[in-house]
Amino acid sequence: MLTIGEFSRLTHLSIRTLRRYHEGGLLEPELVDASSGYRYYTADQIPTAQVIHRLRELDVPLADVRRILGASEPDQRAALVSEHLVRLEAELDRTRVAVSSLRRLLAPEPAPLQVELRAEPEVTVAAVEDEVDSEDVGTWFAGAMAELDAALGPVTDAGPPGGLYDNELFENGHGRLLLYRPSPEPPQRGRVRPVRLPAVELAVTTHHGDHDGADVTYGQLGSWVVANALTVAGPVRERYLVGPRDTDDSTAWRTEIGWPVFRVTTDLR
Amino acid sequence: MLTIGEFSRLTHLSIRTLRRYHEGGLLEPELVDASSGYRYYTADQIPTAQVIHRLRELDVPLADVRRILGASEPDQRAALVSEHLVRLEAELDRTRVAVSSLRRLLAPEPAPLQVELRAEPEVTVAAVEDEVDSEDVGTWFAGAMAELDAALGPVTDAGPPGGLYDNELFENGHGRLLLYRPSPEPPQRGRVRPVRLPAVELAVTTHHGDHDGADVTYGQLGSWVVANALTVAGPVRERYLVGPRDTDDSTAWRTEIGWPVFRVTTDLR
DNA sequence: CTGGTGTCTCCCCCAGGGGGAGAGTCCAGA
DNA sequence: TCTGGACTCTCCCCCTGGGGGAGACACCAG
Repeated sequence: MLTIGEFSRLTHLSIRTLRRYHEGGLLEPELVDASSGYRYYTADQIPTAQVIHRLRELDVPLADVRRILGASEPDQRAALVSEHLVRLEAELDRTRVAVSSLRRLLAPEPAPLQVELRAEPEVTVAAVEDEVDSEDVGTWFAGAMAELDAALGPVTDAGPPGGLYDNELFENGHGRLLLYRPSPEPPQRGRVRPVRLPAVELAVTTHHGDHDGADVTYGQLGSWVVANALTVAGPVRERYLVGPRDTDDSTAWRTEIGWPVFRVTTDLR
Repeated sequence: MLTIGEFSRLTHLSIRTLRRYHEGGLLEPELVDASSGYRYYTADQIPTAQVIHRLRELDVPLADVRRILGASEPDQRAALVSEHLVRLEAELDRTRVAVSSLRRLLAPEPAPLQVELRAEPEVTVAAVEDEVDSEDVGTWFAGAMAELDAALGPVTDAGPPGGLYDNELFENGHGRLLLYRPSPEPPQRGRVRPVRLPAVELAVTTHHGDHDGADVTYGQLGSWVVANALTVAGPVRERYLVGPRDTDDSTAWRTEIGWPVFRVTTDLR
């Protein structure tokens, strides 16, 4: 007869674990002294303990270990073990996905388009803001831009105009839209008013050409961000570097598209 | 201001989980009503909640999520994320090993030697048993066999003789050794006595030739068993199918070697 | 004002252990 | 036979990241 300590040293299972296996009906001591409660094992139980140890090393749940030990037919045992194998392989796939996802987060894949991560500071601008249906965007845009120009004057070197597009605009076809022009001291005139744009981290790419083709660039940027960065809710930002106000040649137009992200890596190639 | 229920629907995080994140200091509500205890969130907190959600999907521990959110520099964040990546890859390796180990358990690799899994029933035999030093095995064996033959007569069709070798014999050079011959009614004479051999599951292979070369076969069988089955403590068994008693041609000798295992698969090719 | 729905805190549950307290037991040496 | 040290017992709390449910308030529209 072996005490629990001796049995523990022989099987490399901790005393605590042996007690738990006893409670769980996995490995009953050969004898339990009724008065002292001391557990006594026999050398015959070492093999069973070893089998349990091996199965636990393979992460087989205790309940399954119990059933495997209880199964009399090798076929039943094989079935239980292969059940566990299936679970383990599913787990393996899940972890593999997480690993590659993390890896892309740290070293994003080269995009088919040039993407840059940029920290946009808080800034106060002259802006027009409205709740708009997506089919009305074109006309609303022209009107808002005209009002901005009227309020600020046509020429400025404070920077190009820009816009903020609520996600609902794309999802529900209806949402908030904000058009702005940078201005050191934004006036309040008509619908134009000073607005503080919050600081934000953006994944930025530049769309070339007419704005009608922008949805393709949007799709590319969007799928890149979902795969390679931590997306964050918030309005998409556009900045009109070169537009119809600058030249009639639509192939020369340049629109920056900025997608809000949570920044993990410092920079992108 | 959003109630916890609204915020839960917006972020796809359960109310319970949001409360836990609050307790854990991961995501503090913008306002907690002092009298009612109600938590109130703002839309600004949705991005943070989304980042937490993504990181948790990637199994980043809550403590790390907290540190990632707290880190101001992208570099620090990247360091924390890559720490997690390392852990996950280690986990991946571990699981991979477990999977292939289980797979071998279910479909053992073809062995360089022929291995068969066999259930040996309990049997009572005529046996001589002793504690022996390994260098004395040869002489002890000859004497014991002579005594068995004297007790049972030289001819029998009850089956070939066999032996049980305690593991300590190989490990410490000293251990119990048992030599037997099957017998329907085992006599008691001199050192010969009836012994009940317990039932056991064995991985069995056959060694060809002189017993001096058996250690190689032992090694092969042993490593096969460790890799492809669940080893179990217990004496190794030999059975002398063809031996010096049958023929002088040592190349014709056949010794079965049986290694105790816990049986998972039904059979081996 | 009232009822339904939302939210609060508190406790228990899962797996598979680990840490530690306080009390009782075993056994060898004096 | 006693004593002291090593061993073992049970019981409770802790970790991971949630989920279930009870009972008591809070909120808001009719």
